[in-house]
Order: sequence, then structure tokens, then C-alpha cells
Amino acid sequence: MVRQREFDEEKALDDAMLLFWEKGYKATSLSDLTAKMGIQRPSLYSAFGDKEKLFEAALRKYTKLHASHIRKKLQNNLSVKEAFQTFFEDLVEEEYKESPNKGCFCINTMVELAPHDEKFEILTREHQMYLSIIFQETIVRGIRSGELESSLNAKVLAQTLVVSLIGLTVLMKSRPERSFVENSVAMILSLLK
Amino acid sequence: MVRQREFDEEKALDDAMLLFWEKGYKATSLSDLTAKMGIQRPSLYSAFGDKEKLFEAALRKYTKLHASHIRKKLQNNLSVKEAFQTFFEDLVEEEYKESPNKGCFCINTMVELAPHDEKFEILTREHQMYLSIIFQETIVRGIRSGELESSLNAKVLAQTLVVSLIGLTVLMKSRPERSFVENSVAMILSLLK
DNA sequence: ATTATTTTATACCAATCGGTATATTATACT
DNA sequence: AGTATAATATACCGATTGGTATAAAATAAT
Repeated sequence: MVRQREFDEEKALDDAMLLFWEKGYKATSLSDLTAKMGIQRPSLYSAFGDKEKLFEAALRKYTKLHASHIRKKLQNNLSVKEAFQTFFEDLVEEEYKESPNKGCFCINTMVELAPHDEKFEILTREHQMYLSIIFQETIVRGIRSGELESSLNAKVLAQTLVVSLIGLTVLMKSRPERSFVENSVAMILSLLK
Repeated sequence: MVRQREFDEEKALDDAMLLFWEKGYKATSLSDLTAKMGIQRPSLYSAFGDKEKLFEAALRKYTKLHASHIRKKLQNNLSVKEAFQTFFEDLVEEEYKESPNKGCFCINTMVELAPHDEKFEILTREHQMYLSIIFQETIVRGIRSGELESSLNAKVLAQTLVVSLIGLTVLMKSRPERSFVENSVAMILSLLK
């Protein structure tokens, strides 16, 4: 018994993710979603619950992908300094390439929903904490290998890099001169001694 | 001839500013606005144009107040280091005090509207540029007085402090442990040598 | 006091919002 | 092949959206 689902649930979720990421929660309508996802309204509701549930599922998928993407970038290079430098330089490169500037889905949600919904306050906070752990592990690796000074406070430095990452990502939404963000990146990286 | 306006236009604009600041553009309805401003819909439209014009007027008022507020805080103290330290410490204090966490109206707009509306891209970018000038002037003052090392690049350092200010303000919307932001503030301030 | 003019208040507009009831279509099992 | 079940498509729901037409109320000048 039973008719099987015709659309690919993961592909539909990816489409929803891209839309919410670009336009935010409130500005994305059910019509926008069904059009982009290529499915009808009842299919969306039966598969994902409602608009907010779909948004949460999209955000959770994003944070997982985002964290593994960052982890991969920081583990690829040999030198820790070079790894962070490449990471921030690529971030700037990517952000100036696309238009409109989507930024980071999690950061966007932190601004739009976190102050008004505890569920998203927790979800976005925990992602930032997780990123700071990844940064910290990378810094510790640099200290252990002798590349970085042992006097560095890895935890605090990692937290500061997360703050900088957020600041850069948000600032680029206003498309300042590239020198502004590039100079800042260079100065932030100077903390990695 | 002519009946005179019964409501205070500046007071009504302040009310609108607080509402847009807290909820953003899309999530704030005309009904929300007229209720908070204590006026009827036609009065709002005759005085401010439409929802977007009202939003823009509110944001412009905010950026002016914000810039003068920051300028005042940085000129109050004698020592430049102390001035920046007090500035960031007060920022954290204020942000953890209020709930919901409104953050910065201009930063919120950078995230919500700048990528989709060039008018707000420019408006928010120019405010950040203006803040970086205020920061730069303060740093130059510290260099001239001998408090800061003359080798410091005042412009780049100011830009980095703006990036940090944005990052801290946004991160606090997810209400992380205070030590996270306080440690970051301390490390950022260590750039003021 | 009358008139001209503008603000006010009420009521309304079409369009869109998130969400569903209904009925048709397609499939896995008996 | 027939039947039960779930996914689909169409059409619809009340509520709310941003925005206005209309008319009453109030004021400054004549």
C-alpha cells in the first residue's frame, strides 16, 4: 500500500535553505517556498510540518554543513597561520562575488529571530560556541607544533576570531571598500603570534 | 485657515524608531506602528509618506543619535585606552540588561535590507565608515599625546574596532556567556598598544 | 460668523499571508 | 484485479497586510 513521495526531500530542503538564507524568515512566503522547491503546499506541510519547522530544519542543515566546511578548511593547510589567513581571505572573496550578499544563514537568524524566540537564541548561540571550539583546536595545534607562542590564550583568541568573523560577515553586507575588510583581516590575524 | 497637527512628529518618529529597531522592517506592521505612535493611519501617511519612508526617517534619526553618542563617549575620558575600554564595557553592560536584545538598529538593517535595497546598503555602509572615522580620530589623539605607539596604523586599527563592535553586538543577540564577549573585548583592546 | 484648508477618525480596499479541506491520482499489498 | 493508503493538485479559508476614500472635526484668515 501507499503512494511514494515524488520529490526529493533533501533537495527540497536545500532549496528552502537557500531561500531562507537569502531573504530571511519573515520575508520568505509560502508561495516563494513552494515555487522554489517545486512542490505543492500540502506536500510541504506533510513533509516538514509548517513554515517555522521547515525554517528550523533548514537552519540545522546549514549549521551542520557550515561547521564541517570550516573544519575542513582549517585542517587542510599545514600552517595554522596560513589556514586562518586562507579561511578569512576566501570568506571575503566569496562574499564579494555573490549578489545579493547572503552572508551567513546562522548570523542572519541571530539578528532576525534570536532575540524573539528562545529556540533560535539557543540554536544560533550553540553554533557560535561550536565554531569557537573548532578555532580553539586549530590554535592549540599551532601551539603544540611550536608554530604559535605558548603564551597565547587559545580559548580567548578563538572567541575573538569568532567575533571578528561575525563582524566581517555582517559588515560585508553593506559592501564597503575591500581594503576596509582586508586591512581588518590582516590586523586580526596579527593576534596569531 | 488650516487645522494644526495634534501629535508631536518627533515623538511619533521616536516611537517608530524603537519599534523598527526592536522588530525589524518586515515584522513591524502598520497596526503595530499606529498603536505605538498613538496616531491613525492617515496621519502617519500624511506625515511620513509610507512605511518605507518612515523606516528610512527612523533609521536616519538613529544613526545621527548613535554617532553623536559614540563621539561623546570617546571624548569624555582622558585616556584613549580607558575611553575604548569603557565604551566596550558599557556596550556589553547595556546589551545584557535589555530584553529582548535590540542590538544596533543600523546593524540590524545591514542584515535585513542592505543586500536587497541599494538605498540601505549605502546608508548603513556610510554609518560604519563614519564610526570608523570617529574611532580613527580618537586613536590619532592617543598617538599624538604619546599614549599609543606611533607605529600604530590608526586607520586600520579603527576599522578593526568597527568590525569587532559589529561582531560583539550581533553575537550578544544569542546571549552567550558574558565571559565570551568580555574576553574578546579584552583581546581586541590589546591591539591598542 | 463664514469660509477655506488640513487633520482627524472610521471604514474600507484588493492583495497576500499561513494554513487546509477536498478530491483525485498513484502505488504496495492482498 | 481490487483495495487500502498516502501523496498529489486544486481550490479555498479567515486573518492580516500596506494603503486610501470619505466625511467629520478643528482652526486661521476673511
